[in-house]
Amino acid sequence: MKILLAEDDEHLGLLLTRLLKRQNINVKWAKDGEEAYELVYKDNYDVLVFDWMMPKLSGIDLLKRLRGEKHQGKILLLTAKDAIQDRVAGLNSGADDYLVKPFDVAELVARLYALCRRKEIYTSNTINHRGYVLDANSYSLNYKDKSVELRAKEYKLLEFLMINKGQIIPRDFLLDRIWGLESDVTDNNLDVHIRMLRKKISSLNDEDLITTVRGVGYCVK
Amino acid sequence: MKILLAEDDEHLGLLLTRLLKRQNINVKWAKDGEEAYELVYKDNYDVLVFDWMMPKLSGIDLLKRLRGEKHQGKILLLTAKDAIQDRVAGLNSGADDYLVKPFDVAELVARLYALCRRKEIYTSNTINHRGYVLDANSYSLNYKDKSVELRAKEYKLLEFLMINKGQIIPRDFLLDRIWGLESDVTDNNLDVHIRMLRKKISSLNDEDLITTVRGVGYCVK
DNA sequence: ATTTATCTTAAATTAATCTTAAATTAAGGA
DNA sequence: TCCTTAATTTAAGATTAATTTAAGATAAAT
Repeated sequence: MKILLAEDDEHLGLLLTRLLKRQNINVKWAKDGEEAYELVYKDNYDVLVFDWMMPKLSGIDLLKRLRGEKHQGKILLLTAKDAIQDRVAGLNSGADDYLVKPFDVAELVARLYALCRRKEIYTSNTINHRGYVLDANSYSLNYKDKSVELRAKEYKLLEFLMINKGQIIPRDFLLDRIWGLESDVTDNNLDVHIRMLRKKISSLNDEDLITTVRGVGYCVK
Repeated sequence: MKILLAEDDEHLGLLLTRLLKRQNINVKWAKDGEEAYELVYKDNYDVLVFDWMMPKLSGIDLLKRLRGEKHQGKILLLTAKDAIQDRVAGLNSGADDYLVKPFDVAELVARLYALCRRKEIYTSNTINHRGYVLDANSYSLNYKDKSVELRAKEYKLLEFLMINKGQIIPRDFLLDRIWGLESDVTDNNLDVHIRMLRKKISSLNDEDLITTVRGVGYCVK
């Protein structure tokens, strides 16, 4: 296991680094919030451990910044504060766990392992094209700060077109692919779904991502 | 160390507050059971010390009420009663220790430290999301001061969704995960459990934490 | 063994999505 | 240009999926 520890207290930082190493936990130690922020994106950590009170950038502010940037990492807050409203503030800001100082190293280890165990099954799976991000996990199409949800058929259709971006896909090919070979739906169905997609796409960027090639099919340009 | 002392005897209360403060123990003194109950959730105490006999709400009833609410704090009962059945009753109701009046302050201090040091049987194992706290130890979902108990299947289901928060988990994936691959339960079973979860969640906060993505699955937003 | 709690199933209701048809618009060829 | 064909658009109807309720089955606890 590899963790990033943001802790300004020299003594505690050194001690934790040593004790955790003995438990086979690899610790990268940042001495303040700014340094921790630099390191977060440089490597992949199983858990991020932030002290609440730190110079430059406090643990809670670092937490908020990372969550604002959609960082999904597991974050554990260390705090001397014991007041329940602080705990709630931390958890509401997106912390996954917290530990009140002084704490037992064994407990910290237990919590680190507990956080690690929560493995997510889905790694983010997206198709990116000209600023559009088609997200397979949320069935949504995103552009800058806007987002639209797609329905099952719409998603399948757009996904297929985006995977084969630049290529003209014949209408009957799309019908086979999305509705199945032996399906006997009217081909007008395709038109209707293309229409819905265009409507949603233009709500993001006011442009037409899908080009129609008359007599042949459609294409994502 | 910070403790909450529930003691109706003015003289004893004042005395203990003073003597313990000298030992560096911070004492919050409640003059009856009702007052103590109000204070328990307002702050975090290392140990709760309750006198058995108190007006309004006795120490033993307060103890039972807190344990009924799944409160995990360390509780020490003070009593003039020496009868063995009272002692058993106290411990059976979930008290962690017991001290018979009159007692030596030094002994109280020793027991307080002992309770503090005592390792938690359960390391807190929770998933936190948007103010909700899913507790693996008590199979409960908590929000602010409210709490609901979840049944085994409900818990497994919500835990899986919360671990993968923000991601849409397909129905068949959930069925495999919660009921097992070779299980042949009706998939309507999933609907029923989702329904129960939603009912319980909305009793906490009147909102729907679980989003359905038609034709695909469910997602904790 | 009996009670209690939990899980599962079935059936009815509700809601979302898909499909169709028909009217409209645009493109290409005689 | 006009006619033919293909594509777009709209809205209503059909279909499928999800929700809800309640009752029956199973498992757990006393």
